[in-house]
Amino acid sequence: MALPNSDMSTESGSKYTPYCRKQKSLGLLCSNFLSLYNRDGVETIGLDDAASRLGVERRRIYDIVNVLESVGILARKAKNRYTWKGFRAIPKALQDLKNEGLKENCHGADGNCSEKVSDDDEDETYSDTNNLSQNDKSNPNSLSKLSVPQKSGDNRKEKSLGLLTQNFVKLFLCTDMELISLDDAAKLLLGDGKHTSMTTRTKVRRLYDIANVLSSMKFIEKIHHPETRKPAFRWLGLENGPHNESKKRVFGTDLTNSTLKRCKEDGNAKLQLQKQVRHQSLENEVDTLKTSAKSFQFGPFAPVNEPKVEAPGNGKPKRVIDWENLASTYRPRYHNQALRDLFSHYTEAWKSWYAEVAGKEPIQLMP
DNA sequence: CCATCCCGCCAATAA
DNA sequence: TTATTGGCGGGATGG
Repeated sequence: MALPNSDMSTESGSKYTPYCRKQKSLGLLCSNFLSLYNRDGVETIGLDDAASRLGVERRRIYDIVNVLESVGILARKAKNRYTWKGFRAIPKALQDLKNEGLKENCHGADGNCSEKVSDDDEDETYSDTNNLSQNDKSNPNSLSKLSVPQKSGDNRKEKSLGLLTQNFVKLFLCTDMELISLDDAAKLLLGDGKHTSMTTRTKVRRLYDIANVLSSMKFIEKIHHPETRKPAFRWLGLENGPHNESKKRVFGTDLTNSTLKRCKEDGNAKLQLQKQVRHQSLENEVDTLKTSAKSFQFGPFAPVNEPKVEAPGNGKPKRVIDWENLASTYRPRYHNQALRDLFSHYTEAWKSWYAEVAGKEPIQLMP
């Protein structure tokens, strides 16, 4: 069980990096993980193999795998083994999460929600924290709170990274909050327990982990609030990224699409939850991507850096990264030889990936 | 300073 | 029991 451990073998001295925390980030690890397994032929993934090939301890693999599974990319198959579902599984997974989230928080008031969700739903009966920090410039009076699936019983599972990830994603999919800070997310996703500063701290730590991997896949993006200096995350969804590959539209008839802005400003509308859900259906996102594939940007290979483009005037910052250049410049810095060898395949994978998504022929890179 | 978040101890769970 | 999983939070890092 002797873990590979960091090899500080001096090799041929050429900048033996003292340490550098960034090269050890979950985000980078996630990128490498995806690069490693998103190749055809990959059907199943062994955790030991992954840990070994990526040069990290087993523990880290669990983190990655749990959040990837939450988004449908992977599925647990057996002990030590996961099934690779691929990006094509994402749209449906997100749809499901969205539906689930919307259903969960309609407790209700009049009539019936005669529907008892498959297995989880809750009774959040607390008028808890409503002092969220300022979120985006939109109407401040339409704050929404997503119910926390939390259900009595299982205490361990409820705190799992996987569930947290799903709930975090639901916040974006089922809420009108456009910008969400991890602090807010933590408050909203707190379970039943009492809100201690420590419990929140811990929650936030997890959210940082999750945010990192979701960011590496370009599901979300970290930005600084326009006015406030507060960092927050914005949902990117399927706008960019390798997601979609062979649009399968398994959800032909969207049920949760528009015409859902019911619960209006009613004098006694107690459920001020989810005022206006985001209508942009996933299908639209996919379509958008499909038609603007030429400007496609990929995530997994993205180094943690960010062009840092300030929004000039209005509208989305739409940053563009010079992938060609990056591809020939960027190299992972893990102190692990195996990984280094492996990286030579990355550009290859990226090439085919790009070709697949863009539907064009692979572009030139690395002369 | 303080926002991030890596590391790995060690407790639940599964085999 | 041993082997897997994976909460959890101390405290290092980087801005």
